[in-house]
Parts: sequence; C-alpha cells; structure tokens
Amino acid sequence: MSESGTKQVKQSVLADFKVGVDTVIFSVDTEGNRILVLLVKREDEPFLKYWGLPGTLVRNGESLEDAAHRVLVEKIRVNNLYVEQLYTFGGPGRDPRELPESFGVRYLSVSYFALVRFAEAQLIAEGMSGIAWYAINKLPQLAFDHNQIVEYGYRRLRNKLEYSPVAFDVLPEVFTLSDLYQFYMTVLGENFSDYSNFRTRLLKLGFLADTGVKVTRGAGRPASLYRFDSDAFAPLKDKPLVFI
Amino acid sequence: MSESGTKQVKQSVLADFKVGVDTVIFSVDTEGNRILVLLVKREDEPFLKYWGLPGTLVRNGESLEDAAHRVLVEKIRVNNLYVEQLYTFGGPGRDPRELPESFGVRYLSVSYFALVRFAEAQLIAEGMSGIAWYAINKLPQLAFDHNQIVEYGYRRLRNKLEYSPVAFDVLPEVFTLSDLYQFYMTVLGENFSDYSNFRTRLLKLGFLADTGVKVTRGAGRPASLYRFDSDAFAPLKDKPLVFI
DNA sequence: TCAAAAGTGTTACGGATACACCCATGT
DNA sequence: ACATGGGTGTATCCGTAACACTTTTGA
Repeated sequence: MSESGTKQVKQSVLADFKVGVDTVIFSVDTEGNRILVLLVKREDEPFLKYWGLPGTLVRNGESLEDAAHRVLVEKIRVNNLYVEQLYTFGGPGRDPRELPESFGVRYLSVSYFALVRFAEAQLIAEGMSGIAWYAINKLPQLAFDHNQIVEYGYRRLRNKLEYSPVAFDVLPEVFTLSDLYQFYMTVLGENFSDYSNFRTRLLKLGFLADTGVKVTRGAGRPASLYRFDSDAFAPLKDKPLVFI
Repeated sequence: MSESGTKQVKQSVLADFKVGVDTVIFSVDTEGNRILVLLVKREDEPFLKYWGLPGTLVRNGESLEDAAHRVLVEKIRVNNLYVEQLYTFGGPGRDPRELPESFGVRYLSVSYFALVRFAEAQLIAEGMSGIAWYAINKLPQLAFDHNQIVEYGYRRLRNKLEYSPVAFDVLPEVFTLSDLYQFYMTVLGENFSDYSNFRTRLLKLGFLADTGVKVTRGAGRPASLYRFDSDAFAPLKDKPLVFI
C-alpha cells in the first residue's frame, strides 16, 4: 500500500470504507437430497424485509474472521464447521447507502464460505423466525448482490468437495460409506460415480478406518462405521487428490 | 479518536477503513528459467526503503479492480496480462499506521494476482529505478505481510497454470510448442512431464492451431508456430481440464 | 557427417468405468 | 423366501509415463 501521491490531494481523494462480512453458510441435507443456504430476513433498510446472507459490519479491534464467526454464532449453534474466505466485493455503488456521486462512505463486503453439519445445526430464532434454510436451487431474490455471492460460494463448495476432505469436517465422528456416498451425491449430482467404485477408491486412499462397529438401518445388511483418520491423511495433504 | 459511547453503540463501534490494493505481478522468464515478481522500493513510512508489492489506496468512486489496474499501469507497460483477485487481509494491526489500542482507522488490503508477458514488460522507472523484478526464490524481506501475500500468489500461479489456459494470455500470438513447454517447465518444475507426452496431450485437446509457418532457431529442425484457438477452446471452458 | 532441436511412434502400466455377483439383515 | 441395502470381484477401456526412434536443420 504505497499511497504514492505527491500532491496534497492525498487525503481527500481516498475513499472511506465500512467493511462488512457476509457469510454463505451451506449445509447438506442428504435425506432431502438438497443443498441448503442459510438466509436471514433483513430488519433494516436497505432491502428491508428481503432475504439476505447473514452478515455484519466489522467492529473496532475485530478481525475479519472474528466478525464472520460472530455472525455465525449469533444465528446458528453448531459443533462442527468449516470456514474460509470467499471473495471481496467492493465496487462503488454496490450498497444503496452509498449516496450516488456523494463520495460518502463506501461499503465493502468480504464474503466467507461456511459449511456446517445439517443434522446438528440449530437455528437461533430471533423474533419470529426471520431465519431459514433455503434450497440452493430455490432461492428468492436476495438483498444486495447476495445472489451472486451465493453462486460464487456454490462453485467453491463443489470444488472443495472434490479436492479436499471438507466432507469429514461436517460428517459425524463415525459414519457409514453410504452416508459419505449420499453426501457426495447430494452435492456433486447423480452422475459423479458408481457406488462400488467410490467405495474402493476411498478405501484405497487409506485414511478411512473401519471401527468394526456395525449399524443396521431398516432392512438390508448392516454397514460398517468408519472414522476419518486425520493422521493417515496428513501425508496426503496438499497433494493433488481427487475425492470424486 | 472516534467518538466513543457505550450507548448508541451501533455506530460508534464500527471500524473505519482505508482499503488498499496490493498486486503480486508475476512474469515468467523462460530463458533464465526463473519466475519473477515485481517489487517497488517504498518511499514513504512505514517500511521506508523496504521492498514491497506495488499497491495503492482506493480512491473515491474507484472500484477495487480499477485501483489494481491503476497501479499496474503506473509501474509497467504491457499489452497482455491476466488479473484476478487473490485474498483479503484485514486483521487489526497488520499496518503500523493503525496505532495500537487507538481504535483509529484500519488498513485493509485486497490483494490481486497478475501475470504479464516478461519479454514485452517495460518497467516504468520512477526516480532512480525503485522498481525491479526479483526471482521468487530470492526475495528480500518485504514490507508489511507482503512475503505472505507473494507466497499465496505463487500457489495460485501454479494452480492456475495447471487447470486453466492463462499461459496463452501471456505468450505471444504465435509460439512454438517448445516455447510453451519451456514456460510450463519454468513454473511447474523439472519433473512435470516429458516433452513428447506434453506435446501429444496438448495437441489432442484440439485448441492449438498449426499456422504452418516454420521458424528456426540456431541448429535443429525448424518448429511449427502454433496459435491458441479460443473458439476451439470455448466448449472446454469450465470443464475440468489438466494442462500439466 | 554429426550434433541439436523438433516431431512421431510404441509399449507397459495403473486407474477409472461398468457391471455382475455375493452377503447379511428385516419383514 | 425375497426384498433391501451393504460389500466384493472382474473384464475392459483409456490416459499416462517412459523411452526409442525418425526428421530436418545448422555447423
């Protein structure tokens, strides 16, 4: 950041910003075969009563991550989650609070991506439930440029899943291979892989430990419960891996 | 000092930001077999006389991309380049100008990633050449957290190259397959692929058009000049592609 | 004629795909 | 006993890796 100006203008032309953090919180409902996004109904202008992403403005002494975490904790109670930064949207005019041509304060949004476990996620109803999960393919018109942000996050979700072990951050401690398969099916679509091939591939990678415990769900042969062995995974870290 | 009040908290606790844009500008020197990063010597505090990334603070009415572009144009003259957003660093205290505990203005940096053609890049010497290419493996201690940003950008460079056709944004209009190979070699390292296999794979993808023109460089059989056919590439867009 | 650079061909291996099949349980 | 879901095996295909070979030029 070298503000290379030699003039006096220096201060006057620099834009003043408030920085917002908006988080696309995903969860995967394998039963319902849906990907869900957490939305909140806005109680302030602008975009009053529109649905939008959970977000907040960054406070004094607070890091971006802290702010993202604060919003998350306000809206939802979870034990397991995965968070990472997504993209920063900062063009002038993206927030109606910036009066056109006024050179007032600008609003910049750093978006975050989060993945939580659907089954255990408890929404914290504020007032009369201005908070809800929406299927990603049935989103309403959102406030600001939030539709665009969700779209961006969705691409990231699929990418992350294919190349990194995020799934295990969000699955229970132990799970069956069918659970895992269902999870991937839901996110990546019907035709990503055959079950039996998925199975062999994953097991060959060697970081899924069979606990020996069997679980039976209705009819059918009982399934083994597996555990993600992060030690066994460690050496594979940042190697190009495909989880397809 | 921002007006502090424990009451109408809402307004008073929000941090005020200046937003900076820092760009990691890469070029690939295939002759010298080096990856280069463009650095500028700071002429202001903080970090006076340290080398750092070209950057600026965002002005009124200016988008982040505009700011990134403005800096680029100030430092370097190029025809071809590729630019994309990298990451946003915004923790409190990352800039010494934020007085500790003062709740003064915060400095947030949105970093960008750029790739330019080395051969045609002309550095715009300001004063006595406070601007230079540095080999990525021989960087000095940089201002702020810029070493970290470069590291992040370097990862992105290699990734981009493997999975997307950025190379062609930065190669001449026509080039030999050896040129292309040298380029990949330089970025991805000695052991990424055999030349002949690289060759067959790339040609099979079908978006490299042989111009028929031959060029000869010293001894050896003349090489065909190829052109990147963006129409032929279009259908492959956003399909998972490996350029290795 | 020989070295250097460009370009072609060939073989072997390993992973992915598409199945067919076997196993254990509930009803 | 049979439907249901879990789990195993196998034949085939195709991309990749390794490397030998041919072609065309300059010196």
